[in-house]
Amino acid sequence: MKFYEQGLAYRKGSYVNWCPSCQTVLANEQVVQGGTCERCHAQVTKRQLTQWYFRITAYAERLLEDMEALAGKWPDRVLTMQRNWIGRSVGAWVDFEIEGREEPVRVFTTRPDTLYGATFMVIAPDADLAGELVAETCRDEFEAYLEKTKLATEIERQSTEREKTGVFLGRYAINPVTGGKIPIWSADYVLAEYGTGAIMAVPAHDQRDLDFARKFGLPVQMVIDTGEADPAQSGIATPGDGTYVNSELLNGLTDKVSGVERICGKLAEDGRGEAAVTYRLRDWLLSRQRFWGCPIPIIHCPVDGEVPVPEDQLPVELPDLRGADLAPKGTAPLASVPEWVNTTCPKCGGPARRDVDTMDTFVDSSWYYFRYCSPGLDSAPFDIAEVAKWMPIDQYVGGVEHAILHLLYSRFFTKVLFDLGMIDFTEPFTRLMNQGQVINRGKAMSKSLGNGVDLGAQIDQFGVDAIRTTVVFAGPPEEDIDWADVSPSATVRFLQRAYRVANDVSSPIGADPTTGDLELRRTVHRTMGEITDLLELRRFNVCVARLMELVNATRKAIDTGVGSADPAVREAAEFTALGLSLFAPYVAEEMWELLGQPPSIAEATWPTIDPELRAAQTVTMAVQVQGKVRAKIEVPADISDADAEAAALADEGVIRALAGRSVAKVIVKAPRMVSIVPGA
RNA sequence: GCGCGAGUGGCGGAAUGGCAGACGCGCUGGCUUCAGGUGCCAGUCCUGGCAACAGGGUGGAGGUUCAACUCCUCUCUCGCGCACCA
Repeated sequence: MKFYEQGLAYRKGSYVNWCPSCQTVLANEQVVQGGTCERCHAQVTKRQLTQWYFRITAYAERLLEDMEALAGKWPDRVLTMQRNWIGRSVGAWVDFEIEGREEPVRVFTTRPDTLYGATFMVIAPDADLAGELVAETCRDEFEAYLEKTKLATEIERQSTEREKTGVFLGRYAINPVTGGKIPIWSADYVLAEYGTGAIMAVPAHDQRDLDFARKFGLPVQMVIDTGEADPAQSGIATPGDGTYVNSELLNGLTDKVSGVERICGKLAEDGRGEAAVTYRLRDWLLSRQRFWGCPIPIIHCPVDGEVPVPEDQLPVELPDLRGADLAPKGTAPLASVPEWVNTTCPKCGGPARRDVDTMDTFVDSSWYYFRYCSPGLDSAPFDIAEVAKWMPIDQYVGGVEHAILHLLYSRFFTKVLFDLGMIDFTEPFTRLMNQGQVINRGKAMSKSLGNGVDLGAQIDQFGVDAIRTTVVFAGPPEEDIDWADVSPSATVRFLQRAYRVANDVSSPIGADPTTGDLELRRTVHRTMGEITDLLELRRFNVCVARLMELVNATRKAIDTGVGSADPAVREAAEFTALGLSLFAPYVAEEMWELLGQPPSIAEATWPTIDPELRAAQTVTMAVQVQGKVRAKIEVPADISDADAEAAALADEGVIRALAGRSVAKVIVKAPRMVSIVPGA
């Protein structure tokens, strides 16, 4: 309702995307890969329908600008996809007079400086303008062409390989700078949705226009001399910079910037155009012909037209249609429920009808996170104070498949709510990570594909801890994992090993760890320290690997001399349980109880790492001779460069590798590395 | 075509420019077991060698460096995104 009040929600008739399999319209963002449906991947077709839209285009510039604040915090890939989707281009509007018509036709061009070379005009066949302009003598041919265009699938239409097609509309426009008569054609290489659906064609300097001109024998006029062959002869357009020619006002200029500036100045002066910015982004088609969705809160009155449902009657709820067939059939299911549809006009009290379309699920997902801040609230969608406290979301996790859908829509919603003064921030998600997907039988698992692994069955078989740990251990969170590569049973074994370690501890609760085995304690503190760092870096798969090492080391200590009664073993088991609690909370809780620790591991604090124990006492120093490792020497961690060098040069293996040669240079990175460069 | 991302054992994957292959799977041999499984021990990049050890090795070709999976140039392959946007 707020969007409607702001003029950001409106209804219009247009050619829209239609999914024949889902039996509903789709937003442009929901048409993917060669014109297929995002949901079911059926070929999307076009239909002329009246639908509801959100005016997201009004926010194009801000959606673009505000991405600067997201740089480095969102994956570049997503930012690039949004930038391309918004598709800002700088150029000019140019108005062309039409012979025998009052109203001029406006086109958008990024190259107003080539206006003198505009030798014909092309209009998208499915743009209303084409139908308005076509001369009676050409109408039949045009109608046939339009039909063919509508039938062509997106994939055919988008193919660059495709030969140009088109029809002459029998009309002429006037080039506003040359005054010359130029023919108006219609061709499907011009898109109805972009700009005004009409272009000025400059064949000499645009390959697409040139291909079209050559096919249909239209004139080619070079207006920039780039030093390359004349496009009229070569068939290769020259879009680059050069010296303007055949362009009265521009002749002699050599740079595009001043060319564009001068033409735009001239157009503005004559009232025939102006500098302009356009966007590829289209308004968001939000209405759907489905039952399951929020009804659009508008009442259609024969007297008052569109009337908003009063705020105290919101939200409009769906009728109870239990038992009815709700499968989408191409028309709004709500239309067939007269007792729901028929209502009275809030304005005049006369009979009126509710809007029967529902909103796309992406409308809901664009602001669910605000609702999550105050889920129990009855009187409003969300509590402004609660949202102020919790939002924006610090770290969001979601798949790239939402790059130009959910993630763009949510940014739009947030900006609108900001403008309404309901929130005080303009971006919903401060940081974003794209997690990988789980692949099964060659495809990302999805409900609609039905190739999901039955998690319930997996959990019954292996336990929820094992499944969660298995997924985490399978690889970095950003990468896809193939379910065929994972091994829940191996994780079960690991968790059992960890559990047994806790079970074997026989030292009393509270035993002083400092009296325990020093070597084991060093391992424990070093490993836990590393895990702590890895968690910050979100390297969870490596964390699990380190926990495995910890369990192995503790097991070995118990079995070989240190013994289960050593307090260091207790410390190791407690640390392991704490580390494990992040991935396998139930097993960790059981371990915690076995270790006799107080109520719940969920309330325990992260272990304190002793920096002295963590710091290695001795390290294995590698010695390279001419880049090859020739010796590994155990040295104190605090060894001096001089001592390290001396130890390296005294090593038997190093002496052998030097084979009597002198030492030309020694690079010492104590205590890790000594590199020796032999001389002659 | 343009733009990203990724190429490391049989597999998933580890490695602030500093010991390539951590950890796990799988596999091989052994112990335990009536048996299977579990558990435990040993081995597992390639070549030569009983071994010590030597040589080679991170898609390919060059380069920078004492030292390159890591940085640079070119190239190949795969994946993803965009694709007649005027």
